[in-house]
Amino acid sequence: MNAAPATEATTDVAPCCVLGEAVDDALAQDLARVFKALGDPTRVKLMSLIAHSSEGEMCVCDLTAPVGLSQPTVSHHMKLLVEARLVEREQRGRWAYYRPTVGTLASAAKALIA
Amino acid sequence: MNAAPATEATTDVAPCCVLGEAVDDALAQDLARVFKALGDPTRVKLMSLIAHSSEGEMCVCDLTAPVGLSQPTVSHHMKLLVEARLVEREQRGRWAYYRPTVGTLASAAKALIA
DNA sequence: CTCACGCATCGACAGATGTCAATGAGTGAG
DNA sequence: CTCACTCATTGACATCTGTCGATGCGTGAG
Repeated sequence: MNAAPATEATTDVAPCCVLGEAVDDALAQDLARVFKALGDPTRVKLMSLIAHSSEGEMCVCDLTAPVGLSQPTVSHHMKLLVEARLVEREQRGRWAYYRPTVGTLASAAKALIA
Repeated sequence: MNAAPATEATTDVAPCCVLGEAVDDALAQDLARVFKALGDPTRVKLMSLIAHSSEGEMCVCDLTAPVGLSQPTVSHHMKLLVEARLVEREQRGRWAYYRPTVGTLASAAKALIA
């Protein structure tokens, strides 16, 4: 991306929302990271699969088949979703479980349109 | 994109929303197009500038300065936003006015999380 | 301890994306 | 008609992105 390490979103997407104010450069960068994470059909499907799963969480091993991609590729996509704060990762034993982070997408949308 | 002309989003982002159903390939593609359009800081700023403008609409000539890019580049970004149905274009005289399309972003977000 | 399992990281590659200068296409004023 | 103005399109280029196979790393079973 840029000079910054770009590990995770820095400011919390919608710091306050001064309605009527256009977003500044830093906020635009953070919002773009959230939307860009959903700017790929594969990640949209991954997000949807997790959000609509019965348990509310899924591991990588259950995600590769539905999207038809290799395990490294799925891991890569999940990393991007985590960095955008759209999902949270939790390691339990040998498995890594991902669950959606509620509010991130809604906050990002509000910051733009509200 | 793919074989399709890919001029505009085909299905209307949220055809019905069978809650509890993961999105299919076609819907994922459409949703991704909407989010990808906002996956660039420049387009986030453009969208924000228009949405927060006093008139509720802006022409290209008023957008180049705030984002600090050339006119062709801004036109290119606006085209992507139009194709994602995030803004509407209206030509009045020599000027092309853009206004946000209400609901598109909210519908896309709902289709994923709802 | 040793080994199989689940996942992340690395290196590589084709294809997509953002940007610009140059040019084309409508539109309204004179 | 002619010309200046506003915007879109084209062609070119560097960079970013999605994907894979190979490999590394931590965990739990035996």
